[in-house]
Amino acid sequence: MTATHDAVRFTGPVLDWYAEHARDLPWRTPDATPWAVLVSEIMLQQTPVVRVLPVWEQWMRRWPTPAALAAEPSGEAVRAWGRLGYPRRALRLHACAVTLVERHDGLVPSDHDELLALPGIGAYTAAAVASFAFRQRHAVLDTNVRRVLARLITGVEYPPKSQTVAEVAVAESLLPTDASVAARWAVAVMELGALVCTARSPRCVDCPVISSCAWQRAGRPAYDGPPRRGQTYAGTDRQCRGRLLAVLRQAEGPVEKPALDIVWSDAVQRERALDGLIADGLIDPLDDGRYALPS
DNA sequence: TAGTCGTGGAA
DNA sequence: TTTCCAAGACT
Repeated sequence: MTATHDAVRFTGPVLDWYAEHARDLPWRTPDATPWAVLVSEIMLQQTPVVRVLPVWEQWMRRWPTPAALAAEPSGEAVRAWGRLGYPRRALRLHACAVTLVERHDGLVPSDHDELLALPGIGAYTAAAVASFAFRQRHAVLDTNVRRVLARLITGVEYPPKSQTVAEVAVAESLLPTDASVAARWAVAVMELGALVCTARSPRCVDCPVISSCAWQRAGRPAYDGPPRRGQTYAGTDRQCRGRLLAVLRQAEGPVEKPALDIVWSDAVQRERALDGLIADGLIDPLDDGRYALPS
């Protein structure tokens, strides 16, 4: 079975499926700017679409260009981030806007390597922006695509814990030759993973490539590897950080220390978390002893 | 490279 | 109720 043969079996049906079932997301409209696409990709990292939508709408209305965001304090970005989670992304997105203004004439570059060099943009997001915003030919490997390919090609329920060179090779072997078609394939196979080939209970009955699926052919064997996660959240530094930063987000201006102390009882852990937030640049300790979002 | 970093909804 | 996990990046 050659890669080329796989490609023609998978890409056609998935592209047809996407044409009919794609969600109507605002960052996919023809008039979506590269900046709009970039903002969406940062927000969507580890975050469900439904939660991103309202924040993205507000964000783009307020900061329609990198220059608009770069002109404001980073704390405003952190505040507007709301409860999306992983607020360091807001900081990096602001830093990204500053870099775009200072070194890219306020524009999102189309070059993959230049994208990769920007704050908050890693392998996935660089490929995604180059593909979705500039219609280039890149292997766009996110958690959805990795899962789809694991099932379709490898015949296992879930991909490895961390991305392998083999996965990249498979993804690249499936890329259509034409850049515009490849870009459409990238978003289509991702959408298939998000809507049909889901992690929990895949809707194989609705799958356009079920007849070519190695996992299906093998009888849909259950994942037998080591536990893929073990992140208890309650009582962690992460939860503590979230509580502390929420106080600052909701406050009009700087807050006194007791306002922070009240949201977490363990003083040792609370101070450690606060120090971490300050080190990350998410909170500014003021000279008068109060705390504020960064300026 | 393994750990860290939020949040909330669905199973 | 607990567990899982949702378009990762960074160190």
